[in-house]
Amino acid sequence: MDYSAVDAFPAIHDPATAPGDGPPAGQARWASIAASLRSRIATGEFPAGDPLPSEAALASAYGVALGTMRAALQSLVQAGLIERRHGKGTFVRSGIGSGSLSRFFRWGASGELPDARVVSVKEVAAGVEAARALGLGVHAPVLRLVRLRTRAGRPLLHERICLPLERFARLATLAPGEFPPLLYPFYARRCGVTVHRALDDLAFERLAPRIAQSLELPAGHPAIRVTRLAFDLAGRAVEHRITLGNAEDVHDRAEVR
Amino acid sequence: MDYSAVDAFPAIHDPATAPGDGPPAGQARWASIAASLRSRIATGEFPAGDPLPSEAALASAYGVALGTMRAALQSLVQAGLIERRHGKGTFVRSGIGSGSLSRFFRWGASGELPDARVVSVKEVAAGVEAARALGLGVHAPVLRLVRLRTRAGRPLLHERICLPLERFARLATLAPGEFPPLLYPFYARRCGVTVHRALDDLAFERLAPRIAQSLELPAGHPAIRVTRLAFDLAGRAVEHRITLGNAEDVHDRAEVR
DNA sequence: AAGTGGTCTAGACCACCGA
DNA sequence: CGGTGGTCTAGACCACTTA
Repeated sequence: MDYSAVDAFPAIHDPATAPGDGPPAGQARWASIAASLRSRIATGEFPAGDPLPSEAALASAYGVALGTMRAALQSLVQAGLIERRHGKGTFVRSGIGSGSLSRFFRWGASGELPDARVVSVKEVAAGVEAARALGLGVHAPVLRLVRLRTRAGRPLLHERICLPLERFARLATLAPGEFPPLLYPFYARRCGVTVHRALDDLAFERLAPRIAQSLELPAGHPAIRVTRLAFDLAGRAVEHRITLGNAEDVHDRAEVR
Repeated sequence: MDYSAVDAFPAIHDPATAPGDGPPAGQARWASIAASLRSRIATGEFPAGDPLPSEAALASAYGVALGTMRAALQSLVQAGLIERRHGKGTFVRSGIGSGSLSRFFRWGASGELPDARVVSVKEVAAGVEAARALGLGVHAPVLRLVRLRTRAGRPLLHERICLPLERFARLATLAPGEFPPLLYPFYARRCGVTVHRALDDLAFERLAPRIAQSLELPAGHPAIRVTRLAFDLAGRAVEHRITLGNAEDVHDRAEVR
C-alpha cells in the first residue's frame, strides 16, 4: 500500500467566482472554500493555535452568505483541522497530542503517562517498508530513532521511528538525550512539521530476541505491533513508526455501525 | 461499567412549540426534533428500510423552517440512524450488517466470508459479566448460544452469545441447526429487535483448553478476545458476545486525530 | 457593550431520480 | 415531468466570552 498521497488537497480557490459564473468545477461553493482555507492553513498563513477571522469576515471576503461559509467551516471541523468555540472564535488545531498511542494499551487510560526516552539516532537508508509508506526511494536517507517508553523504570514499549532526512535535517545532529518526551510538538518547533493525523495499524507479532531483551521479556513473547503513518497538514506522510509492546497490555475499543 | 443505558433518548417532542414559547429546555429546536424522530423510529412508526416523509413535509409538520429540519436530519445521519439519497429520499437504516466482526481479523478484508454455525443453545443464568453488560440481575435468564465460524472446514472463531430471554424467548425452542449464518437480521425478523450499533472491546488472552480444542489450537495459544455489546434503536443493550480467535489473524486500523 | 459562534427563517434555484 | 435532497441567500435573534 502507498499512503504517501492520502489526504492531499490542491488549492482550488477563487473568491471572486459568483454562484452563476461559469462551471462550478463539480464542486459546491462551500467545498472549494473549504479547500482554499485548508491550503491556507497548510502553508502557514493561519498558524496552528491561532484564530481564523470571524465567520462574518470570511464570508464577506469570499463573497458568500454566512450559511455557506458556515458549511465550509463545518467541513473543516469534521476533518479535524479547526475547532470552534462559542463566543471566542475559530481556531486552527495544533497537531495531535500525546496519549494517542495509549489508545491501544491498557495502562494508557488511567494513571500517569509513561516516560519516553530516545536511545539512538542514526542516519540510514529508508528500507522497503518505510520507503513505501513515506513515498520515498528505498535508498533515500532517513533519520531512524529508537525510543523506549518506560514506567517506574520498567520498559513498556519499543519504538522505531523513520523520518525523511530532507524535512528533518535539523534533528540529525542531536544526541539522543536532546529529544524531549513529546516528539510531535518538537517536530513543529524545530522543523516546522505539524503532525495533523495518523493511521495506526495493529497486528500480532512475536518478539525478536534483541527487542525482547530491551523490553525485559523472553524472546518469542506475544507482542502487539502498531505501525503508524503520520501526516502533516498538507496530507504528506512525514513519519513512519513501529511500536512493539507486550500483548498482555493491549486493549482497544471500537464502535460498530 | 454499566452500558445498559448508553444512548437512551427520551421522547422529548412537541411540534406545536414555537421559537419563543416558554423555555427551550436547554435544547435547540433541531435537537428536540431529532430526539422526537429518533423515538418515532425506535418505536417502529418508521420501520427500518422505509423512507421518512420528505424534509419539506416534516418541516411543515413540526412547524419549522427547512433549514432547521435539515439540521435535525443531519444529526440523525451522523448518529447512523438514517441515510439520505439525493433525489430519492431519507431512509431508516437497517441494522448493522455482517462482516462487522471482520474488522479485527486479517482474513475478513478479502476473500469470502467464513461460515457461521451455531453449535449449542442453552437457557442459563446470566452470570456476572453478561448481567452487568446487559443491565440484568446475575440470575436473570438468558439464552446462551455457542457459535463457530469456519472457513474451508477449519475453525477460525469461537463465539459465546448471551441474549436476554425476555426479548428473545422465541429463539429458546430452536435447535442449533435452525439458526441462519446472519444473526442480526434473524433477531429482527423473529424477535423484532433491530441491532443498530455495537461496542467492540479487544483484549489479549490465552486459550482455555476446551476452547483451544474447538479451534484446533494448543491450549494456552495466544488469542484475541473481542467482547461485543450490541444495542437496539432505543439504545438498550440487547446482546453480549465474546469472540475468541487466533491472535496471529488479528488486525486493526484506526485513525488518530 | 462589543464580538464571537449557534440557531432559525422564508424563501430561491440546482442536481438527481424515477415514472 | 414532479418529487426528492443539496446548495445558497440575506437577513434576524440568541447565547457565550471578554473587557
